[in-house]
Amino acid sequence: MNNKKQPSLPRQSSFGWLIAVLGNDLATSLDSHLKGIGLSLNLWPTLFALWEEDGLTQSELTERCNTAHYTTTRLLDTLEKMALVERRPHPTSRRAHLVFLTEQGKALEQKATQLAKDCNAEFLSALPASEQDELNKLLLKVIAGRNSDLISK
Amino acid sequence: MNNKKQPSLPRQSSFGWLIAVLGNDLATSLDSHLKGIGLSLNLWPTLFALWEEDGLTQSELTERCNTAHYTTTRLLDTLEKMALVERRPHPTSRRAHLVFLTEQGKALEQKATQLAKDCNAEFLSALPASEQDELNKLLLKVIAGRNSDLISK
DNA sequence: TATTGTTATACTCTATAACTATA
DNA sequence: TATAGTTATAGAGTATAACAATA
Repeated sequence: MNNKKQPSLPRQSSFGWLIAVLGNDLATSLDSHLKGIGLSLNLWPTLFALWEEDGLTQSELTERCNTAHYTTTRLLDTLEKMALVERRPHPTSRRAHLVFLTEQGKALEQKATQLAKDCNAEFLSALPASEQDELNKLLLKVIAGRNSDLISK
Repeated sequence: MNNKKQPSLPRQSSFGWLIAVLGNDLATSLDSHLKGIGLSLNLWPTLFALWEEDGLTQSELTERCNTAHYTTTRLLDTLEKMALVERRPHPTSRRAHLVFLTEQGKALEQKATQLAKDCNAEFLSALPASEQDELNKLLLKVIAGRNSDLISK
């Protein structure tokens, strides 16, 4: 009665499908790990970017996190309430702020990134070290190629 | 004034970060391609599964698509309104339905999967064919390892 | 007139749980 | 009592656009 056939594009051989399944699985996993230290996945990109460099304006942060400007506003409100971040006046512009991590926000980096590393390691554990490196390298190459595409347009 | 430093986990070397960036980018791209044929990304997993095999119950479909049962109900309502899918009575159970593609739904497969293939190819174009294969193989291995992890727990 | 950031509002998505009808 | 499926409803997340302050 039902119709099982050779599909013209099997899901398991579709790059996009594999990335989507994996991304979803990784996000769920990291989110539940982050709950353990009072964080959640939606705060993650912002914190991650600030651990790399703080003292940014909201616009710079928005760009690095690939979020919308109004999202950044609200994420920072949340992070300020949690005392992980503070907005300080911009030295030369009175309409811009600079966003800094508080001591508490800085102190969280070790614990939080360790969670992310564990999470990554867990997912990659099916691969030997050499293949893990290879996979990261290939992914970076795809992303880099994608960005240069955008520039050339 | 601002603080740029060596982070304990640079984003570009984090597997999860790479997958998330790529997944987001792929999803946006495929979604905009799908709009061109009247579809959208949220309908995609269901259709994709049905092109592989139709005549499934909603429960089976829910499982294969990794969605919630109430989501499946509404997606199928939408797909029925679009005349791509139909619910037929189950031969032995009066509470279950079997979900079938209509002729129109079947006819869409070629065009739709071609879009997905193009989209995948565009993203993978930075890699030579041998590396594309390698990448798919590694991703499959990670996903397979992940699933066997779940089983062993 | 453009930019930085905030807010109001509407819309979509998702989650919880109650419900019907079966089995 | 459990299962298949639907629906109501609440909450979160996202998008549009209007707004104030500043450049």
